[in-house]
Amino acid sequence: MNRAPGNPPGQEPRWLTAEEQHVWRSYIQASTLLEDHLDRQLQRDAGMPHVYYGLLVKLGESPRRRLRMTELARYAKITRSRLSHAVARLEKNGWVRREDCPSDKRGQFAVLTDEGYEVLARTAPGHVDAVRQAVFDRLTPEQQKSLGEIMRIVAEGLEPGGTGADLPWLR
Amino acid sequence: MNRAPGNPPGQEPRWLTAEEQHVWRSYIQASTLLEDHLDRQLQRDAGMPHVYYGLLVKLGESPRRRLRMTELARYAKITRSRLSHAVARLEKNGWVRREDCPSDKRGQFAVLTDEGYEVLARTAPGHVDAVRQAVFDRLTPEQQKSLGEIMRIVAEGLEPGGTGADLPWLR
DNA sequence: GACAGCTCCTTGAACGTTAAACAAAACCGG
DNA sequence: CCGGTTTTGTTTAACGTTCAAGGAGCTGTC
Repeated sequence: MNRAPGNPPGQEPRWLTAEEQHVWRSYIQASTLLEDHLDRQLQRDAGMPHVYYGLLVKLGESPRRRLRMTELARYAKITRSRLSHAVARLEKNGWVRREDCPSDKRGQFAVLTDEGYEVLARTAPGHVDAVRQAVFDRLTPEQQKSLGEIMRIVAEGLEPGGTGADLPWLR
Repeated sequence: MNRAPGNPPGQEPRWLTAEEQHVWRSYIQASTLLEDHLDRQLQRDAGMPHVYYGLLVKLGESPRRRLRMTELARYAKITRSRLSHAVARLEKNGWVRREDCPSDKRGQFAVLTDEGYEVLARTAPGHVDAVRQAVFDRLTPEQQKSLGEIMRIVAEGLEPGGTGADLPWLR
């Protein structure tokens, strides 16, 4: 509730144009609907929200099906705190197990269990289908490519570690 | 945890190609980072999450600064339950007020208060700035246009009321 | 080798979201 | 106008997320 940053008092903000507003609205609506849709789909078929599913996928792709907590959090773009809670829940389900890191006594590995792997194997096809139906089946190859480029740019701009500005001398 | 739908047992699912996977990953990462970023920005500057802010915006744009609960929920793409909770909170802040609907005794209007309007006026420039910096300043006009089209298509496909498939005879 | 500062991860409390169940009013068909 | 159905909005409890704080181990410096 402080002053909005980036707008020195007395300066007219650069509002979005009508076109930009439409784009932004479409983005918000689509991303909201899509995330909701996938959350419901996975909650129903796999018993977990989309983010949790993504964690299992990431673990499944990793060597020895394990990843340090911080690394997993970084991949999934979530906070370590959130990951801690999430892994606690997945552990209760028997889908993930924690293991101590031998080389760093602070460290923990999250390890995908066999049971976790099976949930993944059983539910992945349905999830891929959902993604296909909601996104890829509706877009031309050009649009798919374009979407990838656009989202990569946006992600890079927000990556922790990036400054958020193309102005290195400001940091 | 039931069988995944859309994949009759014994049929090989249509996995995503490598390109599709990259696109999807970029999308997930960007949308996660972006929503987090905006949530934090608004939590800090306006004392509410992004969704709540969107509700105030929508009310502010509406005639007499009011909207029926169901209509507001529909615009914001959230459930009525979620809206009930949200409005309860915004009401506590004094930013929204409820009013009975004269023509339908079940109905409620959510009304943006003067105080709510002021929060909006004070914080909108900062929010627009954040959106610009994260998205529009990084994309070419062609990419912006493309993003709009793509997201419109995805949103339409998920719109409650749409079947989610181009196969009307399946419903 | 000790101190300072940093990284890793967890915790608890406050907050937001979801799902299911519900009451009240409106609607609709006979 | 009666009875069933739908619509509207809320409620409760379980669950997920965030934020701030903190404990424990690592690391670099003098």
